[in-house]
Amino acid sequence: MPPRRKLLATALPEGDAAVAAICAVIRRIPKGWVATYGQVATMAGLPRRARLVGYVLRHLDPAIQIPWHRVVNAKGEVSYTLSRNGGDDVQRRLLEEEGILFNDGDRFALERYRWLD
DNA sequence: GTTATGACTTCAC
DNA sequence: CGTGAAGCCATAA
Repeated sequence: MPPRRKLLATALPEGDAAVAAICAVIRRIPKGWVATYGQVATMAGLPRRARLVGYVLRHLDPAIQIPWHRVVNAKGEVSYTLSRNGGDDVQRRLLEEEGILFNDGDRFALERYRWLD
């Protein structure tokens, strides 16, 4: 058995199978569509591990090209948290640029934009 | 070792 | 609709 490596390799996501699987799924989300954290986790072979997806996204190197903004929560909204320090507003703007319309409650019609494989 | 904290989800009220 | 609890699990302290 190889020694247990640290799960999150921010510089090289492919350094870890789980992180690589998550990134691979996210990269497949088409422009103008979204997927939930739980959906990404399941498609990456990690059912019930939505939190891990959020964790990976939070630690990802900003230089990595990946449509991270297409990952949203199950309520059909961008996950706003203080720790992102405005990064959530960037996510909303990117989604709007792809044609996703937000309503007054900072939400959008998830059923309409959800990516189904 | 323990406890707390999340870019989360689901189900029960 | 909202709230709370349980499940989830890597990290931080």
